[in-house]
Amino acid sequence: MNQQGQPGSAIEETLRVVGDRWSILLVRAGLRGIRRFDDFCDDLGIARPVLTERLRRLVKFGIFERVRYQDKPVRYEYRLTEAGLALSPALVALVRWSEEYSQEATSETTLVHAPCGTELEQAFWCRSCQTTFGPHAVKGVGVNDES
Amino acid sequence: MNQQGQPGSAIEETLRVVGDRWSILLVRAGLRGIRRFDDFCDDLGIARPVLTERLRRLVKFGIFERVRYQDKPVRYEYRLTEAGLALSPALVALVRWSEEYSQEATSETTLVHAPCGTELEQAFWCRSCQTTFGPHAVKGVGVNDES
DNA sequence: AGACTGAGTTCGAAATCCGAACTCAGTAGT
DNA sequence: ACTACTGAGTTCGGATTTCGAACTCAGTCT
Repeated sequence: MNQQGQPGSAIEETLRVVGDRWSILLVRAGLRGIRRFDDFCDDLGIARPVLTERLRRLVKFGIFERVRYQDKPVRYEYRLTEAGLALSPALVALVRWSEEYSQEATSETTLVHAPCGTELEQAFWCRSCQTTFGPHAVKGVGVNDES
Repeated sequence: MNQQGQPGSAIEETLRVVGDRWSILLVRAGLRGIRRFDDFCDDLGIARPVLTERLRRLVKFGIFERVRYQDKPVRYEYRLTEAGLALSPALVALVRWSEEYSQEATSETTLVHAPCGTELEQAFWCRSCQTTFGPHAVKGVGVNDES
């Protein structure tokens, strides 16, 4: 799809997997502890055939795993893998953004630092400099490609 | 769409805007400095009608702005607004994830701390505690809703 | 036997997506 | 003055996705 293919081929592939509304919502639901087919269905209001297809894809790419949790009537549930959990920074960033910029923002903070309850901020962290910094000091996404 | 509507209505609305492959890619392209219609088209390989519709939507929700940059033949370009730029933490998180977990990861680090060139890490930051912490100390996405 | 549960599948209708070709205003070259 | 070109779109028909509703299938409960 991308002619010059150099930058962003990894992220393009990633977006082909998690780059849609439902997949993101599914990961979020997974983080909220939802695991079973019908629960995803009810919670998200996603159509069943779509849910089937999405879960299959997410399993295939190692974000969820399909676990048999009962034998008598064979039943499976979907759990986030470690890779799936690792998507939470992205999710958190999105939720934070929604809180700040979304039109119908509720203006109530939903994400906090658990120990103290303070609204959290997100920052980049450089191990060698031992500092936090904002998006403008990031090189690579192209935030400062020009000027 | 969401029956119980309580949690996640803000993020649901957000995802209705930026929750698809193309919108995310468009924001990323915007961060890379791309501004003009045809350039988005060529860089992303997106179909023109889809690009038109997406840009319109992103403008409507304040992520891009449509700026007339020339008068003689009237020409417009699309620039990220402040809100659009504020999506970069989410983008960065996704890129980082791609680097670590995507199948066809190139294993080369593409995101670094500009001043020193060190691979960046992403952290949450609590202003009152003056500490950084990982996703597990976040309350609200539901990462630790159970147990 | 009859109703229920959980994890799906099947169906046809509706919405989206796509590539290719077209428009429209103005500019540049000959 | 004619032609070619540029940039930002629009129009087209066909292919793909999405949807809701209803169905399946194994097993359990009463």
